[in-house]
Amino acid sequence: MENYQHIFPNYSSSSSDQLSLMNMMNNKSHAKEAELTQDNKKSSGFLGLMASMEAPSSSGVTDHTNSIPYNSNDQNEMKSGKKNKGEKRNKKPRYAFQTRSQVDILDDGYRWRKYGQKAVKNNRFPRSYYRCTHQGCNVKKQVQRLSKDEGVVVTTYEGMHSHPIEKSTDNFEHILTQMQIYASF
DNA sequence: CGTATTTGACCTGCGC
DNA sequence: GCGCAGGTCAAATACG
Repeated sequence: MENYQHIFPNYSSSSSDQLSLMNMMNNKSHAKEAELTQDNKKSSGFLGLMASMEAPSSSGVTDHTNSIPYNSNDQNEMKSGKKNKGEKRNKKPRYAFQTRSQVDILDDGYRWRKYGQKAVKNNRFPRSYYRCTHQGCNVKKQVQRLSKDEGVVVTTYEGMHSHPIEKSTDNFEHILTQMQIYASF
């Protein structure tokens, strides 16, 4: 299962991808796809991006400055205690990418450890749960394939990395940087 | 042998 | 209250 590799490399040839990402955030389902897919073979091509960040129900002065919006100590607690009972916590910002890809594993340069897989309703394909293996980094992501058309993979990121990227996967790093910028709105 | 993945069990929120 | 669906844990297993 390692026949994935150049998913993003050829995608990076469009020098204005960061701009495209911005546009997608404001108005997805734009013509960006054409611009990106014109030079892709079948590997990749962004279809859309949706960011859902809800402010925690506390005061308006939330913590979406630049740091990790949801943190980190609940994870430890469930180790010692049990699971964190009834913690809905606040809603963490999540960012969903829709990518046209034949493989589920979209290597964004970080190292992920898979910690779960569940079948989702109305979807023939399972959803995979990954967590960033970096110490202290609680970023999660889940990868899901649409049953509507199996060529589309939805990758949902949760949280932000507070450490440098491990691999230099072209400039997808820049996109993530853009995500962080927009996350601090 | 250390690290990553698999997979069933378990937990929680939500709708009925 | 019950059942379902989604999310996570952790032991077993696979893999380098």
